[in-house]
Amino acid sequence: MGSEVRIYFFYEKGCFYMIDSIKTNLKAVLETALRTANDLSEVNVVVEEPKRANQGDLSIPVFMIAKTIGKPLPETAAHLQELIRSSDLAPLFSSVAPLGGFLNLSLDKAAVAQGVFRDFEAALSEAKAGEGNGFGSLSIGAGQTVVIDYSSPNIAKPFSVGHLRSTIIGQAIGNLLAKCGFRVVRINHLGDWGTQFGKIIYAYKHFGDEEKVRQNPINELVKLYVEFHEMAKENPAMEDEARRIFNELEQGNPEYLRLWSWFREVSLEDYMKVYELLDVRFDSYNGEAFYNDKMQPVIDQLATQGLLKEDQGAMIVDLGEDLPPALIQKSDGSTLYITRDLAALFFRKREYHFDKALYVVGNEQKLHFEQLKAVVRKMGFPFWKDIEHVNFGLVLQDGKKMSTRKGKVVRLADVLNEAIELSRQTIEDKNPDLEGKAEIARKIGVSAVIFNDLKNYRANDFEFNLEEMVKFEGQTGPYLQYTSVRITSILNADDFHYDGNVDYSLLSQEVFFDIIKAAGDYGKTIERAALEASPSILAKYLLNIASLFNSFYGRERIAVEDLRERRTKEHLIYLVREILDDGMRLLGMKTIERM
RNA sequence: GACCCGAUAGCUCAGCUGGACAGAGCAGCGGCUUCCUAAGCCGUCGGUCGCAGGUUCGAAUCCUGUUCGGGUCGCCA
Repeated sequence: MGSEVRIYFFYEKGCFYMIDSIKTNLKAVLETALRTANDLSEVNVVVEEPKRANQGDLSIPVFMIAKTIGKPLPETAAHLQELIRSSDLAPLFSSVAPLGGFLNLSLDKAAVAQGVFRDFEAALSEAKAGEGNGFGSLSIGAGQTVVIDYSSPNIAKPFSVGHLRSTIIGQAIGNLLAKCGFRVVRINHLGDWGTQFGKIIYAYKHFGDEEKVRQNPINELVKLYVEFHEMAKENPAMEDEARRIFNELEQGNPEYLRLWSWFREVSLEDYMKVYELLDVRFDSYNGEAFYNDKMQPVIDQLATQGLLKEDQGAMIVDLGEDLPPALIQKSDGSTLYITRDLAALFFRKREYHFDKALYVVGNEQKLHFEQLKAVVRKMGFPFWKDIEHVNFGLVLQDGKKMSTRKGKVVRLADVLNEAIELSRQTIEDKNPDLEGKAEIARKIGVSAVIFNDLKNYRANDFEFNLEEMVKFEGQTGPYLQYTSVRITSILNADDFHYDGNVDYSLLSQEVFFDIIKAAGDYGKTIERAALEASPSILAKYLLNIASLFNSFYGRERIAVEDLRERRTKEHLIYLVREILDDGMRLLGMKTIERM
């Protein structure tokens, strides 16, 4: 087995898997050899990257292995050293030294640097040829389809910062999956059906004003919605009336249908403005109403399978001890969220033949998706396992969930505008002569908001804090853009063109090699971020590589006299910029050339 | 009441398939610009990893209990 491993195995992936490849191959080689030598069925070798500088580039905890194979530590360490020395991987290491219970390996930095640049050049030519998914694309998702449901705002409610999260997290995950070779179907499952329309129609008919709605549709509809809830507190009968209206809407009442259609249209127009600002696109805008005629077959099938039963006048599917029953049909015969989600799911399976169905929806709907999966499972469809709730934390205000019903929401458009305004002021302050200020301010502001959301693990709650959102120093979007812009500026000043003329031996110094190592992790980072549906993994990575560059830039002069050294440095920072720009694009941010 | 999620530096968070002295950013303090953009860099200060047990050679990481915060629990989505 070991002899089949080739030294330059890592180029096969062609997309920045350098460090990961070395680790996994080293692990495989050692495990195979140890198994054979000790006649064991299982030996686990851990290869990790130590945090301390004096501990080498990679290290292997030896005491663990010594215990497994039942030999003394020094003997085991010596054995491992010998195994590494005699393996095909040997040329990659400049030293292998035992220290404490660990075996510390130093990489041959020039060899690794060369490997990373080989990957980089492959990525560049791929991007140039317009192949794959651009720069450094992966193929782990080839032949597989993922449908991803995100944004999905509720019509006639404001586009809140809660929907912002779904929108930008979903967009980034879609980009990441596409990068990995998946066919991605982006679906905006508009909340354009449901009892809320009964409420709004009721409110509109009782105290609405056609002219006002025409003037300022979204705001007015929200006002009606909030007003309805305030009044309904005093007069609960209104809720019943709203449900009755929605039921009639489902039955096809023409007046209600006309109002519904109007509300839907004006709301959608408002959303489109936000999508444009965020540069978000969908493959489908089929909302809940689209499934209006597709629910009965689902209900029929549930009935045929004997899964549906009546309970207190409503139709439910019993999900056993662990989950509360799923309410499929209200006592008045009208449908519910889960009914429409089931219809949508089956439609998506038929239409797109997905291998994975993702739902980028808040934590608060965890139970809903557990129920959805459970119902599909009960119906006997094996693809219940392919349904995944990509949950995200609530947007809190003063530690509490925001509520539309009480009118406590922050409008996304306001947040974006505020961020854009702040970038404009900053530009005015730092670079007043900048050309195309307005456009650049927009790109900085919007990207700042996007990055602020994506940099933290999505499932954690998100305390809404506008000041925090538009901060431009430290771990922020502008920091990444600024880093990229700096590099561009340096390269332009010297009229740099990539020609692959790099002196790898110069890259062995610590300041260079930290960057090389980080670059060599890019592919693995994207893969992890995509498979874990965690854009924050990529976001943190980008912050790290940007910080490495800035640190490098603070210590080393790039425009040095020595041409060989200058070109090598320029190639290195060019590599950093391409990764930064590519990563930012994946997150849905905008890249810029100056700021 | 039941179930789910969270708790790491003053603040915002990484780290969580167990590994060598727990890391960033912000805030504070002290520096850096005759030279590639200071939206930056360097240094410094700062932590009983909520608490208590347990498993382990080794626990922020796994298990149990507990406290606090948030979410959810059939006719909203």
